Amino acid sequence: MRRKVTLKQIAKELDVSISTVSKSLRDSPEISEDTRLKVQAFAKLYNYKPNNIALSLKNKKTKTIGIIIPEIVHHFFATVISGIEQVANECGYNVIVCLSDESFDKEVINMEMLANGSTDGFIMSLSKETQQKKDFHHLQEVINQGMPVVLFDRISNDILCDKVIIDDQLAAYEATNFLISKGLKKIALLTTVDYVSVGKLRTDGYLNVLHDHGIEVDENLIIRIEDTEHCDEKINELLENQSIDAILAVNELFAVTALKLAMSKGIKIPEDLSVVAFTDGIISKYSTPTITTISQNGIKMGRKAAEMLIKRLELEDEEDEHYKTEIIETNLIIRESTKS
Amino acid sequence: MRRKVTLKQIAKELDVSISTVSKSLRDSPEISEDTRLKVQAFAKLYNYKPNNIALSLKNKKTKTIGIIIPEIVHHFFATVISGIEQVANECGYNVIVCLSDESFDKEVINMEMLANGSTDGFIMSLSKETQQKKDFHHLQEVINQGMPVVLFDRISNDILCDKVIIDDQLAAYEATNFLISKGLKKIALLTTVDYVSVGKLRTDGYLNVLHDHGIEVDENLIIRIEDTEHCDEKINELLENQSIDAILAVNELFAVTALKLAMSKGIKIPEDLSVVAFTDGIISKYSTPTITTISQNGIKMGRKAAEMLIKRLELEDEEDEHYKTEIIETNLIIRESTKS
DNA sequence: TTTCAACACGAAAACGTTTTCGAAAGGTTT
DNA sequence: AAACCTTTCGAAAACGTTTTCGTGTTGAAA
Repeated sequence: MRRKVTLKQIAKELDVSISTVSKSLRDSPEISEDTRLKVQAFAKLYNYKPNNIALSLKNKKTKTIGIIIPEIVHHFFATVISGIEQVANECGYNVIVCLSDESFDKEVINMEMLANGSTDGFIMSLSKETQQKKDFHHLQEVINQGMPVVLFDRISNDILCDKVIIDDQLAAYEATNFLISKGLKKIALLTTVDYVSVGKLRTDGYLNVLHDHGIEVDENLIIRIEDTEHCDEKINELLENQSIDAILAVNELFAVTALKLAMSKGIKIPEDLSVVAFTDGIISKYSTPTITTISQNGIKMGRKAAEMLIKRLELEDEEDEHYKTEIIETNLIIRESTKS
Repeated sequence: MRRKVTLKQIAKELDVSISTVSKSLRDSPEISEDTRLKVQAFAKLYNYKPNNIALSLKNKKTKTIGIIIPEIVHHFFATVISGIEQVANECGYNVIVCLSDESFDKEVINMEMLANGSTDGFIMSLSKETQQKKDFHHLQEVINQGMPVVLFDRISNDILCDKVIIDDQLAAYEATNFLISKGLKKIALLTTVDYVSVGKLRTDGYLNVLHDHGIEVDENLIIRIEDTEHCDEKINELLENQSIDAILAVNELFAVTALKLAMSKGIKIPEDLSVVAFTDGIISKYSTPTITTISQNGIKMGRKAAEMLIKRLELEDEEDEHYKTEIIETNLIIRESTKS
């Protein structure tokens, strides 16, 4: 077993000082070509690579980005990580991933853990519990210490920092509008409880478009689902008790569940019922029938978030303080679950 | 903006030495209760937390695990990460994730990057290109330096280290056997090219069970799919030209594609055609009909891999050198795509 | 009064870098 | 021969910890 070689060892071996070795390897003109070449050859032979930890300590920069998300087993979040990793890689950064499991406490612990020197900045999406509690002291703390933070998707207006989102409200508006344009009137909404920021916004978009078309809002058609557990039950209830033309779901899971339940009742898709879902993930693409979705380009969100963070990191202490919120455009991807 | 406070600053502020501060915070008996309490109060007030980088440098331990996988936008890999993260978290470790994008070069670069002090060990699954080239010098290098490595799923026998896999061959055997037990004879296999280790093993299991039942192997029924691009095309060819009773697919994607193509041709599932797939992911659960799968418990694999790595890390230099290969059991999850 | 132990604390090294500054050696100019 | 410049290198500080060892003070025992 050959342990990693350090400057000190090279110096000792060649009988020169550590400074000479360091300078030689960085091609300093201070060093004569003789010794420079000698050191470089030796270093190459022993495959010397500077120790990242020592560099981090010296430069006070780790070149790593901390990512904190609620879940990784979620296609959307996985795509965002993928996007972040792409630009991080291009810029010589590493990413260190922590999962909050939708828990406030885990989010805080992870953040404090990483904030103690492990990362230069954060990219994160808030856990449900954090959004519910509206307690952002851990974020504020980190921001106060001068570490940049970029929030995406699940954000809060109470936190001053860069953000990347889609225009949830507009997307919901347009998707619902699409359904209305097909002559559908009784449109149900499958959404989450209101404290989830995106759920709330999507609900607002839905309400607005109904209002703009003079369609009366029927509260019975708005199903707020707290946990995935009671998803089936609540949707079943809707299908049994209400006659509806279409469904707008705030995620794929609700959509595919509704779709399967409807089909099992003999309801024809899209003839009797149209379905549109947020998040263009795996399920929509491979379900039968395939589902019309609002694409939420995770890769692009991730890339954008990483770009914003790195830009701020390399800006040094310019202290722009001028935080931006980037909106990633969405597209309606029309598939088999809606009438053409 | 209040930057992070250090021992030195506290020392200066309280007019004591750095050592005194450090010892006070670690409750050393060397320090009088007076100063100890004073220092602790001050530290708490200024929310002092030791700097991880400095600790890493001193202890020569980073308490982070490097994960290198081909892709993250793959449900299976996402679940493995999730499993790793669980035990890592329990043991006070962080995980730093790098993606190889199935590229040998990226795998090497990422590995060298992380090996220079950033992590204490690695958990990884080989990229396709690496498996094809059979070039493992980067892994060997790291192992020689004394960093533990745990391979999962896509492994190689040429590398001596801990491993976590499922018994791909046995699982394929049993799944095919299940199909045969339902009276099905003409069973097609949708697999990958042979250099992907798991593809090869699953193919072997398929071949063995046919042999054991005295069923002649028809090479026309074995479809080796290189890239997802020509997936449709090749499967279509199979369905057009051969009459088959069942399909065993080495992943969900092949299975759902076959399923959809078959249905579009009026073939009834499972009456006319049964389908079984490896990897119990999202697609199988939500496709219509739902797909019978061989569960490949990613969480459990991740947890096991992390446990093995951490055990070796904490073992210090015991140098067991006795590498283990853990087999995670699989289950056949019977759903609608196979006759009952 | 001397000696010794206990107590409380500080100096310094170590981890592996980079960088600033100083200095020795050699050569060149007056 | 004196003064000065250039070349080439090394010592040391710095990043933030922890830990070993040394040291000064105090009080008690001899």
